[in-house]
Amino acid sequence: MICHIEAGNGIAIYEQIGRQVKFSIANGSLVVGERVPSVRELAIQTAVNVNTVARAYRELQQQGVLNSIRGTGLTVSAAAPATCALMRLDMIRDRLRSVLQEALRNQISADEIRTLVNDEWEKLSNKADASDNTS
Amino acid sequence: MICHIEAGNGIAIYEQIGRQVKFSIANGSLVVGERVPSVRELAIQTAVNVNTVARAYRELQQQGVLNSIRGTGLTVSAAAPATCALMRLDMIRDRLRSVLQEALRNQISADEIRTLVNDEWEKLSNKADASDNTS
Amino acid sequence: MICHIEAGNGIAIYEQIGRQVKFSIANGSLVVGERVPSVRELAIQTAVNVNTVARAYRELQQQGVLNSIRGTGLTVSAAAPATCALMRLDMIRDRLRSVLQEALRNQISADEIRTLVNDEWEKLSNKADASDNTS
Amino acid sequence: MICHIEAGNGIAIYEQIGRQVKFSIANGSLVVGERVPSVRELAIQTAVNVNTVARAYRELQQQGVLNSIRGTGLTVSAAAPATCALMRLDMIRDRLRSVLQEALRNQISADEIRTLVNDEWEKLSNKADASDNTS
DNA sequence: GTGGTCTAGACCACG
DNA sequence: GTGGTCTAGACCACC
Repeated sequence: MICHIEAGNGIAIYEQIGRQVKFSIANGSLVVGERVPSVRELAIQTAVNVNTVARAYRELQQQGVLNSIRGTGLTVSAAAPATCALMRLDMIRDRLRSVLQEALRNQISADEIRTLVNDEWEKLSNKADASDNTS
Repeated sequence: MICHIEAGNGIAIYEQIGRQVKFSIANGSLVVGERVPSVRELAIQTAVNVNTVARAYRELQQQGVLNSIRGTGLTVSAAAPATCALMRLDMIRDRLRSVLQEALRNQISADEIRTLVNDEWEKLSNKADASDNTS
Repeated sequence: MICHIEAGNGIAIYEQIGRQVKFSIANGSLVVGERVPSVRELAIQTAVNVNTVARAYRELQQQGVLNSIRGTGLTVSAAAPATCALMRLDMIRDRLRSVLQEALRNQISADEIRTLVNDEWEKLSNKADASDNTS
Repeated sequence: MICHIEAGNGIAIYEQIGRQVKFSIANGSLVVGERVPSVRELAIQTAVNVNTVARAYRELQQQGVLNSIRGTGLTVSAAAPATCALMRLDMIRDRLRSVLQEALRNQISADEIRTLVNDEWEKLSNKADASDNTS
């Protein structure tokens, strides 16, 4: 599982981690029973403090997404894929709604929004492709 | 000028106020030389603390958007419309990009995004119309 | 009496006015029994609010520098020249000390200070001469 | 870093703090990457409210003098020494000019100013030495 | 522990 | 009435 952290986007870091775990489960990149990266491993990979990763995992456990197995670490629970699949679009929808709301309130037109979305989506897709090729 | 505050969207209140002032200037709802609402007035209207509004205004001043006349109030600077017009779409674009980035990274398809945007935009537009008619 | 106001130098406007009245008395530009400019007159000349000038005059009266004569206005008291002469250098000295204190605390050398004083004094003198010739 | 607050000198406390941080960087008492005292620490040391210190630090950040690392503290930015070195004399010069301007306008002679400067500088130096020896 | 944000309430200078 | 500053105390996210 690869985890990207974006500072200063208004979402707490521990929540960003939790969201990406859920997305990975919904995508099938993490399957039932599979171990998630250890706290330390993920902390190093994301350059985030260990406590912050630990907090993310703790909340995922409380939500029933991860199971703790002594001596083995944390694994994806049996119920997780179903619940994460349901959340997949909702997580994006909520953030999107907040942005659209601001746009609508401030006289941004539907056309302007659609143009923005298409332009940005294309830019990001190209960037992602480029970095795929590089790696 | 009407100012909407949305709690828990990850944007600090003082910044939400700042953004809306800039949008209003870009839209022409606030024109050069016009006074913005007094800190106390806006604090009451938005149910926010006076100091928070004052901080928003102070930063707008530092950015050259507002001019302060002691004992008289704050007015829109001559340079503000131009700078705010440039910022108008950028402010939305930045937030949008962050959401799209998360979507793209997590295997949301272009179609799914477009559907989300269209659905949410329509819902919000209808809600806005409804509340217009009600009032 | 000519009165200069410098905004944002940390001295309240009403006090700047008071100081300049005292300097003028110390210099002999205002003599015992002479009328000072009316509140309105000075307010216009300095582009300051009438209340602010009124406050300056009120404090000068309380300090015994000005006398109020019904129907005539405010005049320089008999005691004023003596007290103002004593204050003349002290008023400058106090401000100067504060600046020098900051300089000394922050490792500015005596030479640097002397150079600054000489340079600035010369610049200001030249500017004053220039504007004298122009007028 | 030692920080002195002088009440009633017309400079806002948060700005006095900001100036002294810049002086310390210019002097080399604070070096690139070094942490400045925490807001709470400096608040106690200067007997000033935490928010006031926080405001000083926030403005230094906006000016690019300090970098913020969440949960870790504030550090001197790489660009700071150069900019602060340039500001060093200017900060004093601006205050000095204001005093000299008042002096010149009110017929204080060049000799009187020089005497004042020398006398006050000497007094302050002696006082500083005395308190050095005492401590 | 760190900084960042927000609230509540006060005083000041100015109009 | 206006904005500007300061205090006191709280909660949050992060290390």
